[in-house]
Amino acid sequence: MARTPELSEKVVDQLKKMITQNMKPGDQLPTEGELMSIFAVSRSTIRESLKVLSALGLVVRRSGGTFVNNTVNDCLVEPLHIMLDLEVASVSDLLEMRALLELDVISLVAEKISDESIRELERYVWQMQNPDASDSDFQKIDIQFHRRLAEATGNAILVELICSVRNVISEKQAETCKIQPIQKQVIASHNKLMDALRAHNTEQALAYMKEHLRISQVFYGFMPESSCEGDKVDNLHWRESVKSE
Amino acid sequence: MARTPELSEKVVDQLKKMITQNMKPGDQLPTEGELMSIFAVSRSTIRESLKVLSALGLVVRRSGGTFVNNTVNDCLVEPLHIMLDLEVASVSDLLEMRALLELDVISLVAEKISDESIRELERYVWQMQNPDASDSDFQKIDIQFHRRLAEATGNAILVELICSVRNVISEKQAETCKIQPIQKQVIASHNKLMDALRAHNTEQALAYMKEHLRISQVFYGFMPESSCEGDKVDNLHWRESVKSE
DNA sequence: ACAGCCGTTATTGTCTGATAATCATGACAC
DNA sequence: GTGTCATGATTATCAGACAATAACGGCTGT
Repeated sequence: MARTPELSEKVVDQLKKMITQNMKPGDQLPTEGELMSIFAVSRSTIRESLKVLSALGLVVRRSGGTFVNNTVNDCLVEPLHIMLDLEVASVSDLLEMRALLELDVISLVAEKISDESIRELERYVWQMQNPDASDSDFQKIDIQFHRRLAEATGNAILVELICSVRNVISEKQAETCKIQPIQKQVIASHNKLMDALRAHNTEQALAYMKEHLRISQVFYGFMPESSCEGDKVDNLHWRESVKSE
Repeated sequence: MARTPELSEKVVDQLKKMITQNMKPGDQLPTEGELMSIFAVSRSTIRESLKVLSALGLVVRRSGGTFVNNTVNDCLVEPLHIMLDLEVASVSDLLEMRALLELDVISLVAEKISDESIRELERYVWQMQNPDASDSDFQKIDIQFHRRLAEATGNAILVELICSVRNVISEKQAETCKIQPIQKQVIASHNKLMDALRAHNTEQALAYMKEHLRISQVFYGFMPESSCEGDKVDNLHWRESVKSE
């Protein structure tokens, strides 16, 4: 039943323990040669194990040594890609997910957001209004804006999720991007959102975030004639139904 | 600047393309020997690449061949673990995340959930009431219940997220589990939730899900004297504030 | 004819040893 | 003091071997 655990898997587990218990980010792992004698296995096995840890984002490898990773950046991107590639999930699932998460963020943040956070967000909005900004600049700033907003929740998992989902969406839809037509709408919705945040008005902020999401979905080529499954934002009618009942 | 891409990375990318474009789940990849001649690299390189794809969950390897994976199960568990291990996120982030997601599910599902889905959920509730069920049985059924509920959204990403988050929470808190005292409360909150779902009453369902989450957090040793950051469910007051305004 | 045992074979898992590429370090010249 | 270069350490890749495993097919006994 329980298949014989492979050697390299055992090494992976041991290394995980070693890293998470006795080491801190930036530390250098023992060299492959040292690990060979520590675990009494061949170099191939050590290397395959390190490769796995590297793929998981726990360590970074470079000529000169293997080091404990200190920045988990977009660590959820790969799994999301896999799900799309294996067709267990669709891009519209991603869009729906993004909408849920962004609205969750607003709900968590609107009342308690600090003045510094608001000022930082304002800075991004200003940058976006710079007429010299290229399309990709514009998008980068928008991503930073939403990251910063998510960071205001203080929940690192939520931040990673939002960024990863957003990045995958951007990659998947990169070809169909025409920012110019909607750029002004995006900026306008950001400004309205900022107004609501400054007023700590959760309900209004939710409404403006919904508007923003709707615009983004048009942007990514989904909503209007949408051969797929229609408006993913309007499906979230509950946030109004909860209110209106 | 752009570091030279390693050979094995290139092979990984090629294999990804090959798999996602030309193969379907369950298909067998070329053998290591064939891949050696296809990519004109040594076996070590091939093996390291396959190991990475295996770690990512894209393929499964066993003596006899490498096969395209067909079930992405808990593919987000590893990244979450990494974030916890590297201390960029905390267990309370996880609990908050779970609460957000479960409430999102309710919001998406309550109005439109089908009668079959309700019947399936009822079956799980019955199973939980079986007095012969052990603690681990009880927990397994509870996990299935929440998975089934999430599946009613039709969003595979949401399903995986909820299951992965839940599983990591369970693992992290496995030692402090005493189910007996609260088992009845859990069952009761499930029953109330089912009533609300049968009535397609979103507001009520949200309230009962919140109750259920509060109980679970006690269960996992968080809420009551909570040396950490207090009641993660009550932080979600917005869902009421939206309504009450 | 059919079920179960057994050897063959294809494939992966692991080991060994060697060479090339890369990067950090320190000596050295200016 | 600074830039350059040789040196050493480490990883990246290669080649070839053997062990472990599991699927396949044939054989045998009934």
